[in-house]
Amino acid sequence: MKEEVGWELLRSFLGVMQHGSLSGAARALGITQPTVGRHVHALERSLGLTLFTRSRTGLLPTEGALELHPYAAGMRSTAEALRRAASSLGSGVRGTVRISASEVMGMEVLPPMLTSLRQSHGELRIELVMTNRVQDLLQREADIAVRMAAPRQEALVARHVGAAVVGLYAHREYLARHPAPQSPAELQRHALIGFDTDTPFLRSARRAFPQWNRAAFAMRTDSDVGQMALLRAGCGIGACQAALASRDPNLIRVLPRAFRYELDTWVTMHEDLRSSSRCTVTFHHLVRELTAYLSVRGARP
Amino acid sequence: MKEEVGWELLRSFLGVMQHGSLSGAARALGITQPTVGRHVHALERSLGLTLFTRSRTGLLPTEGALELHPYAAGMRSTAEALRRAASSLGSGVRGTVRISASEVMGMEVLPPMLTSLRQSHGELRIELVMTNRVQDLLQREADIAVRMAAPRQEALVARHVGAAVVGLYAHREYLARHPAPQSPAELQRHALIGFDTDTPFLRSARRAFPQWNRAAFAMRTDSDVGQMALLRAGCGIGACQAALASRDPNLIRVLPRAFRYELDTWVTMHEDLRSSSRCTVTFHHLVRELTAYLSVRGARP
DNA sequence: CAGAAGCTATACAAAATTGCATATATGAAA
DNA sequence: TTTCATATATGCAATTTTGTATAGCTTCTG
Repeated sequence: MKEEVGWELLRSFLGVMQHGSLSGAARALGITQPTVGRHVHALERSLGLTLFTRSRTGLLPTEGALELHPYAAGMRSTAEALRRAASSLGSGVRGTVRISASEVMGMEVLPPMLTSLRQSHGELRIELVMTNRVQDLLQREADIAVRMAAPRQEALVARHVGAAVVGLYAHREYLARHPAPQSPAELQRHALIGFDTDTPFLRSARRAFPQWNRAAFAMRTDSDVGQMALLRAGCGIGACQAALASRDPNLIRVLPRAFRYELDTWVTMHEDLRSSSRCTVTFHHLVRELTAYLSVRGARP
Repeated sequence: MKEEVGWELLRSFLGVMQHGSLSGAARALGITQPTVGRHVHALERSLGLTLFTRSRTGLLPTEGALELHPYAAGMRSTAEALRRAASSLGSGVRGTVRISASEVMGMEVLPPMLTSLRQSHGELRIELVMTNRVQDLLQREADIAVRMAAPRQEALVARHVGAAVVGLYAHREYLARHPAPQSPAELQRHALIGFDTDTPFLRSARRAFPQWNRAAFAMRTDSDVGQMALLRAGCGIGACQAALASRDPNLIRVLPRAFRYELDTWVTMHEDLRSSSRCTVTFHHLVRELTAYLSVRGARP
């Protein structure tokens, strides 16, 4: 335990944590392997603990390293946010805005909206982080997030943009081979497309539709875009946003009355970013477009 | 706008923001003034913007510098939190815990509790941050906070430890000179001790007791400890926690029926710190002791 | 108005960090 | 088992960063 930890050392630490070896981290960071090694060594001496056990095949993080990792990662995301903020200074809408959204949203819904946004603001740069993990806006992992859950953190600006209607769908060709079920019970005889790991969302959905459980799924993937692809390929019956499915005439709604779920959707932003024109412009654009998108009566009744 | 911002440069930036000059920052950081100057210059070049306008008497932060300051400050508090976390690794309860509490709490209530905590855990170090500003646990400005408001952030472990009863008190000598008021209306003729600036807490308190407004206060200070001191010196009538006042036989409750306010009190901690023994031990100790403290029927009826 | 006390900026030497080249160890595959 | 690929560690030179000393500027004060 010495006087101060060098902040630069933490970048090397993060690199090693991420890549599992000094050499790999060095390649990623654009410095040399001896330097990374010395950084890790200096950090260990400065913190007074061992961060990695030198094993035969690379470096294995100790419990302490795992414990400290989130702190260092937080510093990195803040540094990147600072960089984004700096690039946007000055008048006008410019710089980079980082948007976090679920995979389906990011791949199917947002692209045209972002295209039109970029047409009005040519100097705007967009980073789209597609993950179903809820990113931490307070830790500045993203500037703006599109979420299917109400934000519970204060210090966030949040706008409700409507509810995404989710229904069951199947491809026309699948239904030609397997006649559409007429009751929930008949779903058992069908190939259901669903999730692999259990999530809070799934648990809540299952309360409403007990049939929609893991054991019933014939095909499982955690990627909702993967589910869309299976659906479009005629693999079976799966859940899909109605507004999305209505774009593809080959997707037919199944059991429209029995299965219907609404996902309240929110656009959220860190309060501090209100003074940033790039973020407010993007925020309001997304609010406007998503409101329009979600107000479409997706499934033909 | 170059490739990457050097993290170390940000420390110098923070120093200059805090001290207003290269020389002052250099003294505080333990490096030399030319180095700080070069750091700031490098940072400006790397971000592609001017951070300070070189004025006659030191450096004046630009709008951009003010905008970027919270990011850099966030990195610093995270770095300090990392340091605390590192110092506590290994088995046993050791390392530093940073506790945020209001001034009265920190000065009057917590000290004996922390003393007993340190007696059981000699290797534990305590940092007590006394401020009425609500510190941001998510930004790791503190590990544990004692608050008079329910936490609204998720990702926090929170425990309700009771309600602090607040009543009006006056010193025995003051009451000897000025007979105690028998009705709220009579308060007008007394020297009231109250707050200077308006806070959310004050606004909510005023809804219950309209007499308790800024214009009525003969003595104003934002420091609640200062209010206690004025109270003890017999300056007038002021609000005080009942449990606290009951320790001083010279403090007499005034209008016990008409004035009574309860402040729900919470101990909160960042979720991630659950795996840290120093934090959980401190957390539970505070919960236990504060629960006992707040369950004392403070004012003799 | 002179001079002291702040401050920043720069030249040059000292110290530190870094990269390069290389030695060495280990696991996987021929 | 040998060989290859990949890993970490270290000596040494090159580069970069830092500190020292100093010059120049502004403000405040007697």
